[in-house]
Amino acid sequence: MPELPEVEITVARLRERALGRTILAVEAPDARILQGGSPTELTERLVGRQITSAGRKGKYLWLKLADGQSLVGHLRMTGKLVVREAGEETIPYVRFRAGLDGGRALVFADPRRFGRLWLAAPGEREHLPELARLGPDALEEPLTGEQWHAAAQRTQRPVKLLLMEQSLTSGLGNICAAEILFRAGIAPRRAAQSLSRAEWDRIAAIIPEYLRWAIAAQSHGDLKLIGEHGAENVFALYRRAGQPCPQCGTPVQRAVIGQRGTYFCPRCQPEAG
DNA sequence: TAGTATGTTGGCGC
DNA sequence: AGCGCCAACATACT
Repeated sequence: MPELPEVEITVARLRERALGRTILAVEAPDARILQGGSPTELTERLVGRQITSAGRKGKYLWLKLADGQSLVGHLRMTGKLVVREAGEETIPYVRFRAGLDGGRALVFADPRRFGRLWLAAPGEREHLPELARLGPDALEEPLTGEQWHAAAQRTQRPVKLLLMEQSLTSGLGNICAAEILFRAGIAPRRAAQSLSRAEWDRIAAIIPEYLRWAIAAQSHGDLKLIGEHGAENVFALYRRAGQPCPQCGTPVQRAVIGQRGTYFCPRCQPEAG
């Protein structure tokens, strides 16, 4: 699931539950998940370290340790990084687990195993290639309409794919892009080049607004990824093909753009600008 | 039942 | 360089 809003919620929960805790033991049942060295070496680097802060850029997140190392993660499609307390319900598909003091455990669970963890040496986090190639965070350092407009002149791609380009701005995924374009009244398939400066100004203003809304809308209770059993769909259009558009009642349509399911309202988001 | 869809990203080939 | 496609993997749905 996890796009910027869900990663932000994950980081907030980690701040509440992991800060000040010390790693007592490491179990990495799936060696593919934790990258950057042998399991033995990585375990030695983690054990005994206190967790001092948590952060995020785009869809990447990290826990900083007292010695300056960072445990960096990406949840990809189905990953979760959570702290479980003694007695709490266990999670399935645990790929990495670090026992903490106070009976807690830092757990990385991921059915599809696309998610990754890296252990970065002090001062090296920003230089991980994965983080180094990210553009500014879509919530913390949003692009201006002028910057979007300029970037759009350099591509032939649909506007939706430009929004999802992590090297331009980081954090927007398939759902965010579609929901933002719905709020902006712009068809996802339109060529990015064809948007006016005024339309980009609208998109630039809507992006942080939408992200703040999505964070708030999913901040209650246990974070459930869309599609997961028991997850509620808070989104306006996502996975609502055939249902009435919340603004005009026209049936929501589904199309495939960039090999991804894309939902839009044909009336609120006309193809011709 | 087999085929298709599912949030992401990186690599490959044109 | 830019862009499209596909793999990585597990599960649910039609």
